[in-house]
Amino acid sequence: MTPVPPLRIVYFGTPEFAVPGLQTLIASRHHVVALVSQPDRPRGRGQKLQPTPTRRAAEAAGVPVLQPTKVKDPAFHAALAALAPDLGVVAAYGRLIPDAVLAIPRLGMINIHASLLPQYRGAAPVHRAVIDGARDTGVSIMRVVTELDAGPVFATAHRSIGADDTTPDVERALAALGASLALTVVDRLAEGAPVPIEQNHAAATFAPKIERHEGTIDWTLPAARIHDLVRGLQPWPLVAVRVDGVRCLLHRTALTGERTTAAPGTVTAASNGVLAVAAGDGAVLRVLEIQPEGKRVMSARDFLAGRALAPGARLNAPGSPADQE
RNA sequence: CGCGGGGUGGAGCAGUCCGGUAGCUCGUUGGGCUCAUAACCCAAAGGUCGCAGGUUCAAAUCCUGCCCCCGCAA
Repeated sequence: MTPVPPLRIVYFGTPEFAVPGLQTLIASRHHVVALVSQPDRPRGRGQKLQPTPTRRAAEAAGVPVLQPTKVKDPAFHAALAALAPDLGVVAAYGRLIPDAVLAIPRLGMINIHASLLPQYRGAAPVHRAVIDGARDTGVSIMRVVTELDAGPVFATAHRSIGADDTTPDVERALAALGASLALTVVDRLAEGAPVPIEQNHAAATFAPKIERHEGTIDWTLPAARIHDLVRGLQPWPLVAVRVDGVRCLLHRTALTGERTTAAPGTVTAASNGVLAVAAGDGAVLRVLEIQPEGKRVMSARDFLAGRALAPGARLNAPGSPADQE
């Protein structure tokens, strides 16, 4: 029998989500000839320059790394072409890939996308799915075409979203799922020419990137919506609230069966480790983990110790008129 | 040198400006009460006050340097 030759792959990806796919392909019989990542960016406090997660993984495996400032740079295209890649694999690269680059690999490029296309095309599919309270999501492996996330699909895999799952929880699971699914698609591409299925474009929905202001809390929303926001806006920007004038980030909340007639944003319990707040629909939302500005994440119990917070207190959105300086 | 907050028994905080016995809310341990309890009462243990140096009769507190954590901004 004639062994199917391994493919020369260039991998486009930047954040943590792209790491499992990269590592899976590196460990496979195929050859990852280069990683293309966004440039290192200053991250965290003090603006320290940090290597991107994929770059770290690539270097650990001895895979060359390209970090073009401009994806349209002809010098970058030349460098890519010189690698004579058979296939490009994209996972959360962070930039639209121009046609000139798509044309370089012999077999074109495929993408690992964290949703069940055509739903949630775009930058923040997992965040949007969790914020929307979706119960089911998945990953899609599709061909990269000019239009964003609109290429025909080779394969999908489902993953449920638990009632308390956060975006990073789901993202981790999907990254792992997507990695193995991508490998099977790569193998099929190596063996022949699998026929992908065209998306139903009329049913497409979009998942725009998350913006900071989305973390501003609105206590008049139903408790379930706030809970979904707290789960979804992780690990950034998180839902923020002002307690006694101190900006605090809500890291984990829980829905309760309790009802209250208190006005939205009113503390209904603040003792024995229980911090509960009235939401807009009369349901009570419990705060399990909270982080005051300048402090670590702490449990509601710890938060309440050493702080005079009693039922009846009102929690405001940061910068709300009630407590602006 | 981007802006800002912080490091005090196991946890969360006060005390620092105006040096002079280390305090609060919890937790832990023992005892009590109770049909019972995460409730209540009594008692106890537990701290190099981030590190190093300096000033002082005396430093958690003032001065200098360093380490670490966090929010914002990117």
